[in-house]
Parts: sequence; C-alpha cells; structure tokens
Amino acid sequence: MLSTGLPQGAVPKLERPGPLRDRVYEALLELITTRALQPGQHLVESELAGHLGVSRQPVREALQRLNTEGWVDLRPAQGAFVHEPTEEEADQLLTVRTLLEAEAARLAAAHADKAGIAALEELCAEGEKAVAADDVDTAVALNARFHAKIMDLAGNTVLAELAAQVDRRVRWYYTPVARQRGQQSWIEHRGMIAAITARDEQRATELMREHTEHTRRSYHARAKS
Amino acid sequence: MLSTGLPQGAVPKLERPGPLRDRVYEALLELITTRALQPGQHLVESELAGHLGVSRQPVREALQRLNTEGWVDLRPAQGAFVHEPTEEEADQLLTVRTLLEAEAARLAAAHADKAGIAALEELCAEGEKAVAADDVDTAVALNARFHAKIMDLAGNTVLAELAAQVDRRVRWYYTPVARQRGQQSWIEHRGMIAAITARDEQRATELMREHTEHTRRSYHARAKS
DNA sequence: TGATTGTCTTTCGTCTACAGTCTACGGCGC
DNA sequence: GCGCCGTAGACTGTAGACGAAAGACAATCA
Repeated sequence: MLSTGLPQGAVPKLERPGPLRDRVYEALLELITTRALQPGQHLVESELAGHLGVSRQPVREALQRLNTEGWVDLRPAQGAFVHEPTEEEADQLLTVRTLLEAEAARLAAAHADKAGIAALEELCAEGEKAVAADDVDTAVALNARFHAKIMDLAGNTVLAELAAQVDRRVRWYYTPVARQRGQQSWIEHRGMIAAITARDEQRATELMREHTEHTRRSYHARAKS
Repeated sequence: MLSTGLPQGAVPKLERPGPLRDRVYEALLELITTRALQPGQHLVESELAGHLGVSRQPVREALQRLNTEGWVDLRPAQGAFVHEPTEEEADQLLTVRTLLEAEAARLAAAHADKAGIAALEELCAEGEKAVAADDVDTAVALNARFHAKIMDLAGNTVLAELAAQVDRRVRWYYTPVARQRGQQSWIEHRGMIAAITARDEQRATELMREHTEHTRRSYHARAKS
C-alpha cells in the first residue's frame, strides 16, 4: 500500500498520451465509422501519416489492427482499403450478433444481482424518457448502454469483447438505418428486465433473440427500399 | 482470357514468399501454441527478429496482430508478453465455443447438401478408424477437420472466423488435456450427422451443445487433478 | 487502328538509426 | 545492516531512408 496519505484518485496518474498507434487507431476508426473514409477507398499510409502528424510506422500498426478486426482489407503490395461490406456479410454479422446477445441475456439472467437490475431499470427509464422527448441521439446512446450493461452483467469478458466488435460493425453497416424502432424497442427491454429479475434464463434468451431479430428485420426492410 | 495456349494450372502462379509479417506471425503463433514460448514470457523484439532473420518491424506488426487476437499482451513501454490464461478466462472461452459450435450445427442442418453430408461421413469414418488404431494424433486432427467442415457447411463466414480463433485458443489452453475422449466423441459425431441429414436444426444444436459441453467437463475434470 | 512493350511514377515493404522510458544494480547515507 | 538515490543498461517507440513491386501511360510496331 502506498503511504503517501493522499486519496487514491487525487493524483490523475500523470496522464500520458499513450502509445501513438492506439491514438492513430482510434482516429482512423472514427474516420471510418463516420464515413469520412468511404468503403473501398484506398488508404495511403504516407497521406494518413502526414495528415495525422506522425510517421508511417504507427499508421501501419494501426492499419494492421484494423485489418484483423475487419475494418480494412490489407492487400499485399497494394496497401489498405476500407472494407466494403456485402449484403451477405452484413446478414451473417446480424446472425452472430443475435447469438451473442441472446447468450448474454441468458447469463445475465443467471448471475444478475439487485444492483445490476436496478441499473438496467434506470437505463430503461431514461431511454423511455428520451423516446418520449423525441431525443433520438440520446435514445440510441442509451440503447447501446443498455445492451452493454446486460453484457456486463453476464460477466463473460470474452463474450463481451466479441460482442463489442460485432456490434460496432453492425452499427457501421446500418448507420443510416439505426435510428428507427424507438418505442417498441424499450417495451421489449422492459420484458427482458422482468425475465432477468425472475432469473428465467430461457425466457431472457428468447426475448433477446426476438428483440435483435426485430431490429434485423427492420434493417432488412429498410435496406430493400 | 490468356492466349498462351498453356493449360490453366501449368504455371504454379510463381510462388511468392508473401508478406514477411505474415510468416513471422505464423512462426510466432506456432512457437506459442507449441509452448516453445511459455505463457508470461517476455518477448524481446530484437531477439525474435534476430532469431528469425528479419528486422524488428515485421516482428512488431506480427506482435500487434497477435495482441488483438489475444495471444500476447502488449504492455506499453514494456513490450510483449505471452498471454497467461486464467481459469476464469478459459471457462469463458469454452462457453463461447459451445455457443458458436452449436449455432454452426444448426445452420449446417439448415443448409447442408448431400455432398457436404457425405464429406462428414467420410471424416467420421476415418476418425473412427484412427481411434480404433489408437492413432491419437490423426484422431485429433480429424476431429478438428470434422468441426471445421460443419462450420463450412454452416456457410457463415463471420461465424467461422470467430469460431476458428476461439477454437485455437481453447486448444492451446488445454493442449495437455485434449487427447482424451476418443471413442465417445465420434459416437456423438455420428448422431450429429444424422440430425443434420434429417434437417433437424433443434436436434443438431442440442447435440453439438452437449458434445462440446462434454469436452468441457472432461477438461475441467482433468484441470482439477 | 489495335495490341504490345518499355518506361515512369506511385506506394508499399523492409531496414537502420535515434530518442524516451522502464528496470536493475551498485553506491551512499543513515 | 537497511533503505534510498543515482546511474547504467536494455528495450521499446518513433522517425527517416532505401529498394522493389504494381499500375499507368505513352511510344512503337504489326
């Protein structure tokens, strides 16, 4: 134990900028998810490096990571290209997402404690408020936090990491579509909280599966138009 | 169309060495999975570079990728360490593996054609033969191929990639244990083929879940001893 | 006029070099 | 003898430079 007598969080840990590659990674991910870099676009290392004010090396390492996570395709001797999602791939991602979220709901139903359930209800209430106020941005953000909280309650780190990646990509593919389904979504959330509270694994799984399948269908309906 | 008049496959595509980083990646992965590099060990870039006869850069990129895939932990300003699996993490991985494999079985049951089923039976027959001959190595390899084939029949690339990663790590954690469960395993495989042939998704899922849960239990039993 | 070939530019892949940071060890004071 | 501080070594993080491959364009020949 440190004997400085200072309170734990008082010294802000000497905020270090952290490895450059990570900041480059986040910057690029932001650019991709916001469509500032469009799918299929050729990412020239030196350009990015110059634009971000760093050398090529951190850029390369960031691209490497983005590649393994499926955001960019790294063609040998040709460079990096922003990944172009196909219809098929998007559908497969949705399938996997449904699977992971459903399992998370099951585990959450098995393990959740009172504090966790309270947190879910809190989020749900806020979400309903946001929907009522037509505050779409907040509602979307709260939706993400709700699902993240369930993942948290599931207590499976591996599952959480996979789900986080899949989720992010799904959101990227369907960004233009994601703002639908305000009200119904939160009604379903309520049902899931009930199932989790009752420790009903079966029902929690079922509800989450239905829930994500609903979003999937609304995605597809939109995609066709 | 090429007008050289040469048969299509005659020219072996001029075997290119491929990007150095990939070969380094595979070499390191091999070293890790075979325990030549032990968990917790500090990986010094220059050492690896010298040992593999390349510069530090390809090594760094390979380490980067290994990091995102969970094989090494990259502590800032300290370097790379081979990941040390905890009991908890291993269990979580097994959970996820069960989940992914079960879904694959379901999808396989939904989509498999005759050729695919024939391939499964072929693999199963060979596997049984290997078990009968006490050829453990071959049996293990065939087991992996059997599961891979099911994943293939499922026709979901995203799912397949996730499962491949999870599977490989599971095998790493339990390498010393994995050679058990020869005969019973292949009996269960037979059952799954039947379910897939009958297009019985429910049953295929259930069997695969049971199957991987069995392996999980045998893992745990071994881990305790 | 069309195809082919040679060259040229662009960009990637790799290597070497330098600066910053962490760790470990030895000396010094108490 | 014990603990602290300073210094040295080692390793990582970053930058810059060189060689090589791929693609584009123009000139040439049938």
